[in-house]
Amino acid sequence: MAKTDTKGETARSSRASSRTTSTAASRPARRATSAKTETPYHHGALREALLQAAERVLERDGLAGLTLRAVAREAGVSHAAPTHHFGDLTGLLSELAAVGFRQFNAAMASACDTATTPLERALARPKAYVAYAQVHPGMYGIMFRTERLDYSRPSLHEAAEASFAGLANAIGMMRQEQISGDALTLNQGAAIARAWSMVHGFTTLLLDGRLKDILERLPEGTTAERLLEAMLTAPITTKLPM
Amino acid sequence: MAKTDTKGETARSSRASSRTTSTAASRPARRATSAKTETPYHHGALREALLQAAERVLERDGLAGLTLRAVAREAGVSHAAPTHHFGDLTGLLSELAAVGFRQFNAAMASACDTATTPLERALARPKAYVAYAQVHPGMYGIMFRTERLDYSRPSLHEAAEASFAGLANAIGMMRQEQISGDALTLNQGAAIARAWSMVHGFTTLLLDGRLKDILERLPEGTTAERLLEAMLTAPITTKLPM
DNA sequence: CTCCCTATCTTTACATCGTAAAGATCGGAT
DNA sequence: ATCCGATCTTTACGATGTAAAGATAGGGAG
Repeated sequence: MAKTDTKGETARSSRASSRTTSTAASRPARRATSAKTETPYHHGALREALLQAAERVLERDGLAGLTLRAVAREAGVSHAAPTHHFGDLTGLLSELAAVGFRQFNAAMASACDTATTPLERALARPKAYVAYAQVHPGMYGIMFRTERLDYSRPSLHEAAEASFAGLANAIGMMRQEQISGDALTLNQGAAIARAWSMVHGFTTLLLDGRLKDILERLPEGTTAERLLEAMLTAPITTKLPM
Repeated sequence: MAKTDTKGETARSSRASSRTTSTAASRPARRATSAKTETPYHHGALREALLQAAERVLERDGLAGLTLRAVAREAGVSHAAPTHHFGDLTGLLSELAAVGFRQFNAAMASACDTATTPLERALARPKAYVAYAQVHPGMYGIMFRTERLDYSRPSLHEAAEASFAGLANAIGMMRQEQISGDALTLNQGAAIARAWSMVHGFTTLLLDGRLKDILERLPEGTTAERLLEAMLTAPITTKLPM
């Protein structure tokens, strides 16, 4: 009776107890979270270790492979260990998305630094946006897969908010107006929504393979980045963007 | 010893066999798929019944509740019945997405008919696009949740392709060029990508609640539709859309 | 030093899900 | 009438999320 859950899920020793101090060693070699191996043995940095394991699993097996148990397996702990740190699958995904938003913000910021001409400055952010999504498709997928996230978590809320604020600021700067904290005119809101919708929509469609049809019909060897550039700079001939 | 799957999953009689013709009756009242109760008893139109059940489950319980077993339950059949018609969860989702694309195409087509002025004609499609997503958020979610779909299925491929062709045609018509079947200039591709990205991105952000921050800061009572309109018609002051 | 308390991790258990395989049922062709 | 193939049901199994109880430290209070 009850034959479930009885195949060596963790494959760890879990013996050799009986009090011997057992500070280091006897552990299957942690993966050197940072330099110098702070917290070398098991206790201490499980939370971060799990997040890094989750990122690894996500990039290796995609969204479908990103399960609580797979992450625990990757980190070398029991399948219920993540519960104590994240409470929930939603909790883990939310914290991982927060990590993604912080990576994303850093990438956007550094992209703006290297730009020189006004045109380059204007194109740097959109390009960095798409580039991040192409390099980290799994992360981008999580960050905008809202139904599995909990935005009441402060870390996620703050990181995502910073992302939005950076975008709004960039738009405002380009229009040579400062965006006052609270209110927006309709035209300001429209400019922000247009820019964000365009870049986010392009990225989503690109990652979903929806732009393949278009790219194939363009002149030989046109890259997605080139199409993005044209999309942002080409003259608008119809008075309406659509 | 194997105590799984033994709680009345279907709750159907499944007795009373022994040959009595048993054409109609003895069934828990089907939900009247169309008028006059065609195929009143069990056999016959299970495939369509399952698709309708799936749509119902999706609108009631959201994407998370849309499982093979839930659909079977909703349709009043055993949990393995869908397998024979769709093979797979991916199969069911793909066929359901195809239904969605057909609904979507119909909505877009009928929206263009009722427009009179040129401006109305230009705004009809985007508005219908967003409106469909707002009325059928679950369907829209499935249609663009690529990782769970199989585009090699003809029904899905055709319906989605028709959707794209309609969009490309509308853009071409607006630019007063006909889009030749094969090739596209960079500017043509850019125009299509811009329009699609803008509307799709706006829709996605809106459904994910990402535009709430913007909408709240706009003049009192500005709706999403009004923001969309402004986004599509407001003057572009920076020479770059972003 | 000993004892106990709390945070952390492991075990065990269970409901649910997707899917495969074998059994039942029914309509229609031979 | 009988057999066959399509359709549906049963049964079974591995995997997952989650809850609950047991184990294992590390760190104070006495």
